[in-house]
Amino acid sequence: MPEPAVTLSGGVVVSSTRREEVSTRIRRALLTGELRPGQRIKEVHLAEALGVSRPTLRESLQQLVHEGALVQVPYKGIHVAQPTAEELRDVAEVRMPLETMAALRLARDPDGPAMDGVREALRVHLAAIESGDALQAHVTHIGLHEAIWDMADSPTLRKIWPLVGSQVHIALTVDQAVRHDPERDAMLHRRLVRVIEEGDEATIAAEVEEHIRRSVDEVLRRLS
Amino acid sequence: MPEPAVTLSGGVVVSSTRREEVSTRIRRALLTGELRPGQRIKEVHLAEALGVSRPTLRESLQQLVHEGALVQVPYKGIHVAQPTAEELRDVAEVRMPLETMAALRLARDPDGPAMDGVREALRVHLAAIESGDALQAHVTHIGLHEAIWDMADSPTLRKIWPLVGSQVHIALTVDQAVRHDPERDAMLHRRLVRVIEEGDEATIAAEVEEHIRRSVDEVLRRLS
DNA sequence: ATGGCGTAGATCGTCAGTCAATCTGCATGA
DNA sequence: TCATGCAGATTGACTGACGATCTACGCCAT
Repeated sequence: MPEPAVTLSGGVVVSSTRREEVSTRIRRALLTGELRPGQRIKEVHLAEALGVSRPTLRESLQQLVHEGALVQVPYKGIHVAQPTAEELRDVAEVRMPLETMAALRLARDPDGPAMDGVREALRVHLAAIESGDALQAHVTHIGLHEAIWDMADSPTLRKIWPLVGSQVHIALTVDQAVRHDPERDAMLHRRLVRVIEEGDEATIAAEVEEHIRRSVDEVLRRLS
Repeated sequence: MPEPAVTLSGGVVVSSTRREEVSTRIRRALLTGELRPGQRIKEVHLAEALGVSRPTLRESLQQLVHEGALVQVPYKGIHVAQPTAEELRDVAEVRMPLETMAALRLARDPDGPAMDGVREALRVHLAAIESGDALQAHVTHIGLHEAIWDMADSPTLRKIWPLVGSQVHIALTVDQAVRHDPERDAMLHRRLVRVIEEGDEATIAAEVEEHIRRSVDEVLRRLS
């Protein structure tokens, strides 16, 4: 009789294995800021908090380490990643061609279920902005970009997303607290989706690149 | 008193943790064909063969599963990945812009240590071809492409490489047995490196894309 | 007083043994 | 013949423990 699943933050997760469940909960904790960049993670502590054994927790952590969300130094411990400005630029550079590819794939069927998924993610994000909940806006912002990668229906892009997404998320976490211009954020993402819908390849590529460049530039400015 | 490290294939691996050691050994076993596409992996068996406990082995497997080299189905088991034609095409599509990016970065300093590394990898590959050892030629072929990704000095590309490289490797494993034209293989890779050295961006992009396209096409033809 | 060094505590890495959950294959009966 | 159910095999997960390694504190020599 498993007791009801309880996350670090109180939500519920369904998954066929505990390991996946734990990974999901930790990812969520990262998203909500319950685990902050640079924060040290102690195995026994976290295992207890999550109600799993250390071996199981370690399998989960292994996965997140591999995604780059966590950093592991043998015998020293695990801490939440804290990318340098250089690393953020690097991620952005790789992200551009891939997110462009995803957008171009989506544009091939602007009325299909894939774009519906993206539009839905946009709608949710706009609603979150509207509500004034900065945390929710952050989560749905990542969610929109994830949807673009996910709905492009490429297994390889799906596997790469966590590597990129975790860094994007951490980068934006810094930004989140001082989130200054929700209107502009809403406008930019509406435009991004509209450009994809319209389907002109060159315009899409330019828009995606510009979107990413602008985003990383803002974060880097705030970091310095 | 740890006894001397013995791989599945008899080599020696140095690493600060057993987990990394085991991951490396399994990767090597995949490269050498000791573990073949589709093959089932039994935990107790493999743990015993590698001389580690099940939890430690499971942490290693977790990592390889995440890289896509292995596939895990809850309660059914783990087997070596066996990508479909569709998946191979998908990997190739993602691989193109990234390997192009890596090549372009290398081209910025054609006389630097990075390109030295690539040239060295090419030299090793050519030697392997010369020697007539098909297995070694396969390993060094992957090694050359890995060098291109690695020497580009992008942490993000380095993190993505295993995801792509494992699929490339598996795809070429199919090919390996019937490796038919070593001369052509040598010529193509010599040319690839030369084009990077010469540094014309458009030519590099075209050459890398052509190289990848040709490679995946050949594999797919042989698959059908 | 200050700086290098060694020891103690904390934490991680790893192991062995055990039990529960789930899948697979075979035998059984309608 | 086909569905059903049981038994063996394998994975998923836990407990408890021990050695390996890092970190911090206190001690000693200068």
